[in-house]
Amino acid sequence: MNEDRLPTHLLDALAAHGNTRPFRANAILINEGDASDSLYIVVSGRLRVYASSEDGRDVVLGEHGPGEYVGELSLDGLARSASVKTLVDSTCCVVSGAQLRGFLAEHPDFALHLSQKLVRTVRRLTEQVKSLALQDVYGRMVRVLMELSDPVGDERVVREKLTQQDVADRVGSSREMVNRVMKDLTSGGYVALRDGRYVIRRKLPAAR
Amino acid sequence: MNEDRLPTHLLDALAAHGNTRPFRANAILINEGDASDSLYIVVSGRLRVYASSEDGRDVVLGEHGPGEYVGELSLDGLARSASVKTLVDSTCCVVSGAQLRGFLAEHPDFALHLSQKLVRTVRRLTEQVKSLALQDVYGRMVRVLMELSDPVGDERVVREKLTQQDVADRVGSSREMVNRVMKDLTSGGYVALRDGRYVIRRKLPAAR
DNA sequence: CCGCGCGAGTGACATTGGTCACAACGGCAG
DNA sequence: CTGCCGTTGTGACCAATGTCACTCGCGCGG
Repeated sequence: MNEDRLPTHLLDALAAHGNTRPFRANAILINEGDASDSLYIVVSGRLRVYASSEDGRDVVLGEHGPGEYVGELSLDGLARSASVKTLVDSTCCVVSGAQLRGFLAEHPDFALHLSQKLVRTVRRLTEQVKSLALQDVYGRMVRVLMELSDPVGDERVVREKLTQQDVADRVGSSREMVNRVMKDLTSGGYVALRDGRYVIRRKLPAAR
Repeated sequence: MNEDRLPTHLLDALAAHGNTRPFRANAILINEGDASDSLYIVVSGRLRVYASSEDGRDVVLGEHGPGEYVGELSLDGLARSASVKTLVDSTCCVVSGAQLRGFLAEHPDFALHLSQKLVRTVRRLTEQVKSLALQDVYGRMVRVLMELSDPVGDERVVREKLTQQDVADRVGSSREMVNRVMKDLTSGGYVALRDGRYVIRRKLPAAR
């Protein structure tokens, strides 16, 4: 179901080339601008990919769980385009750039998986750009809620527990603004908070 | 210098699989949401990749000239994530999805070129998301002006002739706003308009 | 049980940026 | 030359969003 997850045989083979070790929650694995070139495979835990502005605001570009990997852009040798940190205690397998290139040469099916992952990433980022450039905060929040939720019965349940700040960082807005929109959505009966998770109870209106 | 350009040998080989034909200016080659799967190689002319909102506003995601190609995301079989149109009379070689897959299987070096192009696209989109989410219109305009210009002497010259509306569509803002910021930049001596092209005369301040 | 700290809720207010309505230019076709 | 038309320049006004400053509630560690 999650296509970004590496199939087991590739995961095992690639993991054999790197070394697996634990990281504590909120550890920074990759820093935007750095010249490092390791790939990180998530064995357990969860990673957040994000970018920061000088004044400390963040945008979340994606999150990844077990079986997925991050850091593949370093293949072109340029600086890191985003930062990555652990959200919870995690263990990752770290594969150096050199090891990665070697592995890639020997495993054409990994190359295939990689380019498919890149295609999905391009699609996702394109949606994010579209959303940021063309929609208001309300529209962007609707998009994020849909993207992060799965259908359960005739409702949709958001996969993760999200704080309003988390949502704000995803839609490029402020926590207060998220709060106001969320209030509209809950008082309108569209969204409810069920044991920490947001639940979408009926089709969200395209605009307020 | 332009890495998205296909090396001649690949270009010729791939073009042999498709059929080359002319398009008039403003012809729409790809429509966001469609299920088409052709790849378009630019032989001459210029293409713009963009996304639209229901109410007719656009964001520009990229532009491509001779030797470059667009439409490669269709490889995953999903709907088009963006639209593409010609900016001027152009001729393109159209390669069907089936032909593309065939070619890809036989030319591992094309697969390599393709995934490098995808990596660059991800980097560019990441920058665009970062900019849209974290900077104001002024900051985004500075970024776009830098991205679209090349150093010439101790100045930088913007490659294309841009209307203010073009800039607005790139930074996700309005024409009037672009006009106001541009006025600041020119009256501050930072930017000048030299025979239709913008010229950056000294380092643009990070913020207004 | 108490206190702390984080997340959520809210109102007042400041700013940014979008919209509208024109005027002024400049080039090009007739 | 004369009109159009697309682009630019601008001011007025307004809506959306950010910022600030608190309050409230809850859960957890001590």
